Amino acid sequence: MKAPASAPTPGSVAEPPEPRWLTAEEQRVWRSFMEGVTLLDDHLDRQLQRDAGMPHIYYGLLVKLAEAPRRRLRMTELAMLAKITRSRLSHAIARLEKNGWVRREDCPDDKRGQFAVLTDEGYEVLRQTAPGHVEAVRQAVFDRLTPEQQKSLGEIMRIIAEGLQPAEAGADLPWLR
Amino acid sequence: MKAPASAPTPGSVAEPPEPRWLTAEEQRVWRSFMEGVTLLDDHLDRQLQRDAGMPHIYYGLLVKLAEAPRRRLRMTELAMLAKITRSRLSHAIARLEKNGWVRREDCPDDKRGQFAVLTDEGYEVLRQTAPGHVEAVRQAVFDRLTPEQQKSLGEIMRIIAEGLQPAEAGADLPWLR
DNA sequence: GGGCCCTCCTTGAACTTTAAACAAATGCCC
DNA sequence: GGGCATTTGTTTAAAGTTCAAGGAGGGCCC
Repeated sequence: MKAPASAPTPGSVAEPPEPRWLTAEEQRVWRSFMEGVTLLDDHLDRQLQRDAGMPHIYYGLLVKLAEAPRRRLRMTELAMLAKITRSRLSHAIARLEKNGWVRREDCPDDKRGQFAVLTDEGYEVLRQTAPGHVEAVRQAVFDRLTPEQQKSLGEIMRIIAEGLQPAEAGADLPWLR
Repeated sequence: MKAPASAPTPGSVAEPPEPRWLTAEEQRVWRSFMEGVTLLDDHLDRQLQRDAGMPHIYYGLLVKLAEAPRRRLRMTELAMLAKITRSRLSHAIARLEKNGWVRREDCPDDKRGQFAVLTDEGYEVLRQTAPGHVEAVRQAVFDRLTPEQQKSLGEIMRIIAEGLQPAEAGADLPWLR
């Protein structure tokens, strides 16, 4: 993988700077990261698909709703909390609604708005499947890491997440931070 | 389908053990992890979709092929390296083949086998887009972490990945480890 | 009030992923 | 060699995601 000579020679168009390639060690880190994430995500997706009949991200949506006051959230707020696009959320909620786990409600204050509301049935699914899911997460992650590593992982991922947070996201919604 | 009660308590059916819930701190770690991963994955997917016309995982496949001897790998080996199912790989290679970036070749030793081969055109795409991608990875991850954090991240993710590696995977293919 | 831009959310089409089923070739045991 | 399980890779359909477009309401300026 050879890059063009960087030579900012006189009389020539500006060359792109030499790429900052990853060192061998950085590549190893990056590779481990991608592999770990891929395997973990697949693993949890399969676990939840099997035990709860939905993918991991859908489960996360139910969790957010369960934690919210009156078990409901505006679509946009839920999308921001879950770090997904509104479009994706729309489709997801449509599916969860078909399952009877979530219901939509109009927002009285804003006729454009919609609430996603966790149904009793949805809550029940969560109650029954949460133990299995926590256990899966523990076995895959927490049981394998020292307390220092857990702390470190939290800090690292928080830094990465912050750097990618759409700049304005939550600027006026500080409680989402 | 109830398992025979092992009745730890007299006269009653066995109770499931109390779930090992995550502590508040563990929850914070886990949440940061999921958010970071979601944001990062979306970010890189968008970057590569924009600049290279393919999702992140497809790009990763081309990279693996570029690194392999004669720029080719058996489908199963590539699937294992990339940590994806053979089915998914089949679809992905079909798409990359349509782009002219990969070509299939029969395996002379095993008539069931197929090689995925990186074409010159595919190599060229990689050459042109690699700098932008490395830069994206650097900005999102490495530029934000101290050397200690980078090292730590590598160790942690390696541990997680190892724990999820399908038990037999690579047992007879030690070079995949 | 009228005009204009922005936000909220949905939609449909194209694409990707998953899960299950399958054909063909191989390896193994006898 | 004959059977039989396994491996290899693909295929189909259903499910999920992305992208671009769009309807409808709100906010604001004049």
